Amino acid sequence: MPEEAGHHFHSSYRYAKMSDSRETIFIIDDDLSVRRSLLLFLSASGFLVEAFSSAEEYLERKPYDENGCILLDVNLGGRSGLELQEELLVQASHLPIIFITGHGNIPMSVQALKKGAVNFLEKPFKDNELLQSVSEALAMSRQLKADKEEVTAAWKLISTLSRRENEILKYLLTGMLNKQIASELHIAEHTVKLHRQSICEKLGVKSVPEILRIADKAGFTAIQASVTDPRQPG
Amino acid sequence: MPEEAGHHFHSSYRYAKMSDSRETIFIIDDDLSVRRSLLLFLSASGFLVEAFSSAEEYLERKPYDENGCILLDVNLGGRSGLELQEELLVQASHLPIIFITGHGNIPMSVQALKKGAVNFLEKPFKDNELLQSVSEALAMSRQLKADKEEVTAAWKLISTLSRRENEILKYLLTGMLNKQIASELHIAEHTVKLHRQSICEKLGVKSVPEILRIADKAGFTAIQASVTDPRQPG
DNA sequence: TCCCGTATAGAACCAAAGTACTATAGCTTT
DNA sequence: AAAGCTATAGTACTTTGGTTCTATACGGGA
Repeated sequence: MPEEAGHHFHSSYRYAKMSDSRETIFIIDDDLSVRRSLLLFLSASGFLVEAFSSAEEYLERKPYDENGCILLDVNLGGRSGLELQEELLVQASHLPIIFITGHGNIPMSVQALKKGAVNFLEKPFKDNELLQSVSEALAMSRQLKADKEEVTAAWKLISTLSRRENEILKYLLTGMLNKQIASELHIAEHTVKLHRQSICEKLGVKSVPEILRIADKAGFTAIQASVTDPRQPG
Repeated sequence: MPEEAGHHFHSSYRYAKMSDSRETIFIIDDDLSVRRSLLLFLSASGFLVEAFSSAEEYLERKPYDENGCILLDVNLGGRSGLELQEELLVQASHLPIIFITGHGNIPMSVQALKKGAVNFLEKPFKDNELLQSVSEALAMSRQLKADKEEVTAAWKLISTLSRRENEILKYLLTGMLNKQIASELHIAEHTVKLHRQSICEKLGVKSVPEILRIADKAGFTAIQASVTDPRQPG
């Protein structure tokens, strides 16, 4: 299936090994000989590799959800490597970037590192330097992905809550009593208990500390009150 | 009091303004003319400034606990700037570092940035570049210090707990019932309640979520059980 | 030696949380 | 129109948590 493998002649390649925990190294460099040698070297080192000749070509690739990292040339036709980095940041990509450059300078490396690059290698670099950075990047990728999945899972749970349950949750996290929450929201204490119960059910837990843990993972912050309450029914 | 101000002729200087929220910029550079011009410029810009001619001289200074940042030359006699950075890292200094160099290279800047430097400026740099970085560094310092103080405060509270209370706390954080904790530790439920009570008193809170928040801030992790319990009294 | 902090425990009581069953009302989806 | 989710509320009961009082026992410090 060369269709999955890549877009252009010689620009993309998928190594045959298909383990379940596959990790791919993406090479983005406009120099064919660089692409080819990196591809050969990293493939020979046992990695899955795909190569692209431009930022745009990489961005057109179908989303990659496994672990991996990116070897990115700073100087590319079209979008530069640094521009691609920013693009990927806003896309919340979990693929760490190792920059590679022939004609880099300090401001470039500073910008790259400040935005989270794993390394900024000058050509020519030693094989070991590359492998070291790749290994670091892959480790980071695993961590990032695991973290992201935790957050996502927590958010999925939280997002099943109804508006009112969400409301109650905020108060629960502060440690307020049912009675207090009830008077705050002008509803019966009993109603709070019911919401509380359905919160526990939806989140699949039984205790307040467990709720807190999920809310924390999801980045759910106990906001202050101030709700427009169209209560006072007729 | 020149004794507080500095160590050597012309190497240190304390600007006169003494606001309560003072923030000092520490200059560490072995070139007297650089020290002098930075000092004059930053003082004129309204900052408190101290200058040192070597890493060692800075390390001998009495500990500085306020906010601030460090302008650090990479090439110093004795310990290099990068070495000082590592030293300060292990000392958990909360002063962000802005590197300054005349003869830097990319690997240096990469190392500096990876270890958390705010910037890596090449001489000559524009005044604005410096001020921009200083402002960023000071903001970071405030954040770091505030975070550190939160953690410290939380830890002080946690450390007032007795061994047994600490034990109980671990279980509380998991959301276990008093009854369950009691049977786990082979003590009466009532005893758990008492410990729980004294935990709340010592931490100055009234609810489990509040306890959780303090424990979280302090980095207190709910560890698994497996306690050597020399129970079964006679 | 006496006092204090720590850890333990029982008895008793009130407050709060959890649960069950019933019930109404608004809104959406089928 | 019927079914389903959401939000609301009442009544009633059980379990858990919080508090007070009393009490024993061990170890350290004044």
